[in-house]
Amino acid sequence: MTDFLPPIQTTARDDAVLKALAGFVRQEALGPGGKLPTERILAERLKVSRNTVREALTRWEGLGLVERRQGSGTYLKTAVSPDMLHMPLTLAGGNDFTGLMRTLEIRRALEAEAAALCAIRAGKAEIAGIERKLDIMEEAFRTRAGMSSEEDWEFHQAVYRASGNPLFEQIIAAMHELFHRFWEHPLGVRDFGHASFPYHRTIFDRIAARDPDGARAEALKLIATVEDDLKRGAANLKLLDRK
Amino acid sequence: MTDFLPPIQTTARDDAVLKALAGFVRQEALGPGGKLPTERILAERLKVSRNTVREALTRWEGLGLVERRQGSGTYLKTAVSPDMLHMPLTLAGGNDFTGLMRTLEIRRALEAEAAALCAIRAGKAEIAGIERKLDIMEEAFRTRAGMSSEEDWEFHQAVYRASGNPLFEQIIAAMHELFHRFWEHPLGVRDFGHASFPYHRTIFDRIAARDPDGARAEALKLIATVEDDLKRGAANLKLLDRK
DNA sequence: GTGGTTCAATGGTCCAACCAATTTCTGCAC
DNA sequence: GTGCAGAAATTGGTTGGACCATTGAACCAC
Repeated sequence: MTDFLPPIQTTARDDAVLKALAGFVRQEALGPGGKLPTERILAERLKVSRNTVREALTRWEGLGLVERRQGSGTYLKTAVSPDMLHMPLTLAGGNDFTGLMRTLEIRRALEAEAAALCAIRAGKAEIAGIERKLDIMEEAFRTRAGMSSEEDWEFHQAVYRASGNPLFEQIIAAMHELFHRFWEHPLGVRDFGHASFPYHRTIFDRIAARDPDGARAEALKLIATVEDDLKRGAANLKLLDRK
Repeated sequence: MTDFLPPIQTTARDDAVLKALAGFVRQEALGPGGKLPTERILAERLKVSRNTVREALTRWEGLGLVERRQGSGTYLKTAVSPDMLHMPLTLAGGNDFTGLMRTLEIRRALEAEAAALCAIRAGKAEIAGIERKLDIMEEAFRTRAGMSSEEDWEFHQAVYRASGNPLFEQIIAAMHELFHRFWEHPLGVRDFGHASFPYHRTIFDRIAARDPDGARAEALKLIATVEDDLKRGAANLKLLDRK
């Protein structure tokens, strides 16, 4: 028998402030870029200290929801709603090889699932949109001798979106930021990412053919090539890193 | 050529405090559960206001790195290092049926991958630990007529940990919070979760047998049963929800 | 030992003031 | 009127000090 006794909480000022603020945002239909009331006004209206307001806003700022500009005001960076769910992820030592491999393992899991779902659920228009991104990417790949990371990313995003589940895009987008630093400094591997190129079209083909398992398989192959590149880069690096 | 010119920052008190604190943690070799210096002491030592210290700690608290206990002190919840990378995710609207199904799709992708990796990488001790959790859960299931959500969760956590990639646990733990609300109010489905019960042992068997594909397959079956339960619950709910 | 009581330590909140960056207003030159 | 420099107001950032609420340990009576 689990007589559930949730711990009572006599104090939750910060959360109360944030809840009120989320309500305000919805009430006023504020979107990204919208300006929040001043800290002083919030403090007065909510009958709390300005200090408490600041702690609450610091929370939102840390979550990337708002941006504070001294002398100007506090602005929304994203859409906020009262029923948001936060999952702050912390990657220890995210700069090294191990951290990258770990994010790749997550990406492998999500990418495969997203591709499969996409093959099931994508509408005709979405499939056409994905193919457009693919064409753009292939064109960029040809004309710029392999430098197509931006277009590459847009292709994948289109697939995530067509999966019908926005969580895929959100999670992978967060990790993409981390990865992006490496595309700039490809670890000494000159043709980083080249090997993955052909699989973009094979993934698309399986999606267009409504073949979930095929799409999943091709996605796995793509990630595998990236992992190989990464390992090669790590091997190169190890020759230099003698400290 | 990227001549790197980091923007000068006349004000970055909070970050400076956190950097100093991260250094302190490493210096003192503080692990999870470790106790940080008092806010007053930090303020004095770092020559900043206690308020500034609090804002910095609020950031870490929001990131889930520390826990503040009034009257007691501030404690580390996870390992922190100076080179951590944060990616806070906020998911909009996760409270309804659709949101739950979406988190389940993420969980399906990650659970399968984690089980497979676990079958490859888990050590003997870790496998023994998983089996212990499994035994506890099965015992709880028998004696409490199916109410074993807490033990169930611990089993899965053990699997995630043994996958060798802490990101799995972090991501799914965040989503678990959301799910937890439903275990309390099982949507009118009296035996919510019962169907998934036998698959816990089959997953473990495949892991112990070092069979990644088998483990993945069993994990997928488990998630499928949860999805079915959820759909049944939604169907029940739809009969009532006539507004 | 058990169960209260006291008391110091610690996080939580509040206030009032000032600093620093930004924006807005003002007034002068043209 | 226009344009622009400087003043003034606005706003987030920081400080110091005070007090409240909770915790935990020491202490005491029984």
